Amino acid sequence: MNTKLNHSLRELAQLAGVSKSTASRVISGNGYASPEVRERVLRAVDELRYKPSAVARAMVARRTYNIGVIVFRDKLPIVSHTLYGRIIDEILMAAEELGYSIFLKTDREMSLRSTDYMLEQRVDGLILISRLQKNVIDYVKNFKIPYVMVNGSTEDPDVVHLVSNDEAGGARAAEHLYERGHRRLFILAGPGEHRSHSLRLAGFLDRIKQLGLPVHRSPRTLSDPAHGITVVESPESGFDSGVRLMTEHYGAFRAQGCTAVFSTNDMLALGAMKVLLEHGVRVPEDAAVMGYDNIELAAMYHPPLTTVSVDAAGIGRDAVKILDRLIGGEGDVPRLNEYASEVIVRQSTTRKEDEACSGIGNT
Amino acid sequence: MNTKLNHSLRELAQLAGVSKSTASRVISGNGYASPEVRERVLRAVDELRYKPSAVARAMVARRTYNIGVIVFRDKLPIVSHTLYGRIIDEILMAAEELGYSIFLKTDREMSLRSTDYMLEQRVDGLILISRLQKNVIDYVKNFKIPYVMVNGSTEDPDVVHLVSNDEAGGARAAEHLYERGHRRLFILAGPGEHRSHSLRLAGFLDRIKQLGLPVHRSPRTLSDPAHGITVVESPESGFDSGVRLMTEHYGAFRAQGCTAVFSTNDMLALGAMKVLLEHGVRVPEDAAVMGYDNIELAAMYHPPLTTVSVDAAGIGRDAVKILDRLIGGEGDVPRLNEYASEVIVRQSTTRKEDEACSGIGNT
DNA sequence: AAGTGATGTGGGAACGGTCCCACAAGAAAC
DNA sequence: GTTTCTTGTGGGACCGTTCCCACATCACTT
Repeated sequence: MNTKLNHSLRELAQLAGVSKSTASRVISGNGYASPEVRERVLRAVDELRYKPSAVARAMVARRTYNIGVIVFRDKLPIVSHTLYGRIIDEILMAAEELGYSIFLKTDREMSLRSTDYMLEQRVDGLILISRLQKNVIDYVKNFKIPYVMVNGSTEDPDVVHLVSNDEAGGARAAEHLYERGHRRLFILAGPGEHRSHSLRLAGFLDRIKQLGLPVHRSPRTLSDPAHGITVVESPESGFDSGVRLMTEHYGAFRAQGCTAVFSTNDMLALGAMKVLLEHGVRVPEDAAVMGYDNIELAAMYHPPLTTVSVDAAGIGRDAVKILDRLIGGEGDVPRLNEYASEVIVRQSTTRKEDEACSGIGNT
Repeated sequence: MNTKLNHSLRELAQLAGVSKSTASRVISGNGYASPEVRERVLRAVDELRYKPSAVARAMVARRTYNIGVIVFRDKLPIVSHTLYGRIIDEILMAAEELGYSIFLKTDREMSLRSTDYMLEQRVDGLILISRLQKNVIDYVKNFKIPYVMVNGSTEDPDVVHLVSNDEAGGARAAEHLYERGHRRLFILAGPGEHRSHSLRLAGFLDRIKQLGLPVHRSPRTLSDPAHGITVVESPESGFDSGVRLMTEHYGAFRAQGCTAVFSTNDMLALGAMKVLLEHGVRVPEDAAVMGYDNIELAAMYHPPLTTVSVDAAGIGRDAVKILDRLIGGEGDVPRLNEYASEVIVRQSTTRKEDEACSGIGNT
């Protein structure tokens, strides 16, 4: 009658009639053990349903094979966020491959609570995602635990960063719209304090300028009917904000004869597109719309949204790989890891004359 | 010079000039300690940046305050899945409140690997999500570790289940479409081996029958022009499947004069709706579309999709709460926990004459 | 026959906490 | 002045592993 919950190595050894040293050797697989002894021990393992305690093992090995992932984000969704969720999915798979388990925490208050928790020697390393503020980084730095930062917004050159090349992506987006003949643009920019949003906008505007469309750049709203470039900055980055802002500026959009909307993320773009559709503006015939992130939703929308993809898979995978190297003691990992952005052309910027595509609203 | 990485309680006690028993009392906060001693110890904590080792603590306490979450799902996205992601978000927050940390694993091969991992006394309890097969449950049962199952598909009455009341939700959906006057229905059902899909379909068809529309139920495709009820079952449940199936059966849909589509999840419904829109069918004027899950996307689509909401928040929160009670030794937790489904009426089933709504395509 | 080496096994310290128990010191009671 | 009680502190076993080292055994050499 094995009513006892968990059996220790000592009990296992006793049942097998060997010392716990020997049992340990069989279980962990390093060290000598004669075939018959091995056999006896393994039989005892079966009988007791013995499972070695990872805790005790971690204690002596001073290694947990756990990685802590903390997502700093103030609003839901956090894990189910279309971009962070994808990164986490990849982190989980990469961790599995390298033998790590993932401790996941979200921190909505930017407090140090969850960080503290992780620092209690529960994990071998840390992956910090999103809105990282200096105080968190400084705090983590105090403890000699390896960590990498994903999509953070600090410029600290010591920190190992993994980011998408948002500036280049913004430039590509500008090229795409320019090539399609758009000259009067409406730009819906997400919160400027976020690294991605500001770089995407910067990259876009710089390229536009290079292409010969003079742009007056301004941190706030800039209306420049002469060149047809309107930048509206939003303090939020969700679908609802896109709806709100586009509704608010719909008049200006029409008045200035804009033919395209570019947004620094897909949610804003979709919100804007929805407003256009509801006003009877045909996309892409009357106006093109382009986003950024390549969220799942973008491909499913009607019409499908042209966007710039972010290599979430690469970022997630490498975050684990690089962290593993840091944990292993390698110090020469690259500090700045940028991931390419690629324009994904879909129907929302593709006029019929440009390409064959399934029809829309032939009523 | 504190170059040493982590300091132990012994070192801390030494610096403070007390025994480690005393230091432990100050740190953990139970037991006597005079103010001056407490002061000395706390000063030493600051100086050494002392952090107690959670591993050592777990060792002696035989309690980790960790909960393992395993999502059994064969395809990506897993964490970023619109429904499971939301549940995980809630689990994370509820766990935080109760002082637990979350170990997250995904298991795409339905293997016992990740389960094994968790069973190595790393966690106090287990939350098993999705496609659970009997072998996993049987395996976990062998070890006396508390666990709950979310949205699983086993019928084992011993297992603590948390599920949405899919049958009732399906019935509500049927009522909604019936009330709006739809009599010829096209039903796009997800894989029947999944608990949710089969129950939603069953609930829907039963209610339809009660409402006086005779239904010939069949596990495969059933075409019954007399009553206008067409059930198509899909082996997959994604957006693409919705597109594929609707494209395939578009002819039948028109021929039978169907006025509404009901799908057992939102992804299928959106796929179907996209096909209809591309064929120039106006939604909701020419045909209503209704899904299930209330994914984020549903509200954002154009037109917004009427759907049935699943109480992901309630399920996620209670999964942790119930597990906590099990961990605490309570045995009398309810075995079957059902969460209400609620119809969320949006534009995709709302004709203009029913309600005022923003215009569509007034070209 | 004694020495040498290979081979397999066991003893026990260590990891870093918790917590039971012993005990010292001073206060209160008689 | 001795006993009893209270209050604060220290000693040390213990949790379940790993791993170093000691040692027993036996075959093989010289």
